[in-house]
Amino acid sequence: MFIFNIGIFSIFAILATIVYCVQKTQTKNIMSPDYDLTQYQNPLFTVDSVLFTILQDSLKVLLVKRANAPFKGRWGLPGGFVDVELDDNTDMSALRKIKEKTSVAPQYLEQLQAFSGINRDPRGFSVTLVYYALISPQQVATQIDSVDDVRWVDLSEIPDLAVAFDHKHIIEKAKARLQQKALYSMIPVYCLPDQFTIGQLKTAIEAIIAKPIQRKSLVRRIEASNMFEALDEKVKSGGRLAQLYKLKPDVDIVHFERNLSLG
Amino acid sequence: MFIFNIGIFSIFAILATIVYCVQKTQTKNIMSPDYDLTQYQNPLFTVDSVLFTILQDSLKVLLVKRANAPFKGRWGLPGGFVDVELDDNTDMSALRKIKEKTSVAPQYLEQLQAFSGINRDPRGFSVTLVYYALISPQQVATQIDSVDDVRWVDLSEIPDLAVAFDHKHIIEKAKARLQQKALYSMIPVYCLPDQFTIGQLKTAIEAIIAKPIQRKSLVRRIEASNMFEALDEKVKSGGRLAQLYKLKPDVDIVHFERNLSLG
DNA sequence: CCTTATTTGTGTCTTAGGGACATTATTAAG
DNA sequence: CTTAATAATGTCCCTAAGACACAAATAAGG
Repeated sequence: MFIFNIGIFSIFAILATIVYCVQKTQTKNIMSPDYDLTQYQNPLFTVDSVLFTILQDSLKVLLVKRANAPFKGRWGLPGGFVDVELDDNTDMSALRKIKEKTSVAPQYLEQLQAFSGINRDPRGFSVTLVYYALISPQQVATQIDSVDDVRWVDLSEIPDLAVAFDHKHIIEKAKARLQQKALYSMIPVYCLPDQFTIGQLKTAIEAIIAKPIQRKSLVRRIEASNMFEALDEKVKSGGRLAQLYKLKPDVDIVHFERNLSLG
Repeated sequence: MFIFNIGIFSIFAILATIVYCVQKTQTKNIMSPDYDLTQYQNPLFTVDSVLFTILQDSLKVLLVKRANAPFKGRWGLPGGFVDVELDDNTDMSALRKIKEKTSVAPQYLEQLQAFSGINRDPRGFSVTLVYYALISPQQVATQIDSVDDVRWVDLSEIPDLAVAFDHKHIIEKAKARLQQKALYSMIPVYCLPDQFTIGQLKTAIEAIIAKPIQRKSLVRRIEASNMFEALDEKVKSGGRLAQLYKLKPDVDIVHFERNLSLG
């Protein structure tokens, strides 16, 4: 009876102890095959995106009303944590978050840069890897209009808006990169529907770089880049009918050797 | 006796169980002030750097022999985990790691991009934020020569070398970015000592972009950029004495509107 | 001291491609 | 048929890089 008691309870006790110890060492083993990773406090890591479009001839950015702390209720960039189950890499994390908010994939997606620091998140050292993306407004129109926690915000409104984290700064950086890139590439087409006129492209570029450009220069680049093909279709424009163009399938984005001038 | 037995062992058992449970819930509480962060497995996050220099008129990259698994013994980029105690942000992590290997700070440091994926590290989903940096070989010469786990590797050797992780791919990306930037800026000066000749700069640029350039074009850019000042000192060069230049203090790096041609 | 090889520094013409702007072509409205 | 509006194109200008010749300065060798 005594033996039995020792047996039954000690087994229980030992089992519990074993579970605890296994749990501990497992954690240690997973985290430290050779290093002791536990000494490093892995930073908070998120992926955010600055999604741009052209609406009413001006540049807009997609903001989302935050549902959770920190900065609950404020506007911020769409993004969040990586889901290791769903995302093969951070590109897919960015894409997944954008799809959650717009229900479609953007035509253009590129890494901007990481922003990090000890103070940018109240929870501690954090890193956010930021992407910027371009999409045509038509693709998302219905989706956006039906919800009130997602909004296209004009870039001129940003300075006066209360924005979560350092997202205001991030948006400025993304805008600067987009502006620079608009000077030597055709990426602004990704803000347009897949059939577009030269006039629309000119307007989009001017909205992005906030300077007028020469239509002739644009035409020359369309020729030289060989990225586009003219459709046998024209469209009304308030004057002479405008030629429709579209991107050739599977073209690479050409980088011109000269920038458009910033006057 | 029976009671006693129940008492002593069950207390033991219950204690162990309590310890285990407290451990579990504590972990949960720390991680979830508002979200449930535990549902997200935070990815492994590291910071690595591609440090370039010009040595024997050709472009070299600094590699470090890995002291730990994974890829123990292989050459890899200098880098590692963020130390939240020491680093205010990831720039400082990169700088700290470079200093550990070279004992000096590079003249130029810039974020390249993040590389991520489920397969790039055997330990699981990982993200590495990569910086690239330029330094003059004189600054590090003595330090490097005295150790055998740090080495300047010529870029032509990289394809045939066994390199840890996806670092080979990362080096190629960094090289491409450096080449691109050499076409429209003067960053190659950061591979030179702070006093240098036009001939040295020409050689450095040609080593980076792997194409000859026109000396005259370089002279024009030196004039136009207004970044440099001529010292009242000349130096031997195998022919006519060469004018020494240095960067003016606190200048911004000028971005030219046109690229040098790639022939 | 003179010649030659070598590298630096400069002058100048060519070339590529964007800027400016005039002119023509189309379309809708009145 | 006229007018306003936009599209499309032609032409000249301007800037900065490419190409290349040539002069200047230095070291080595005779």
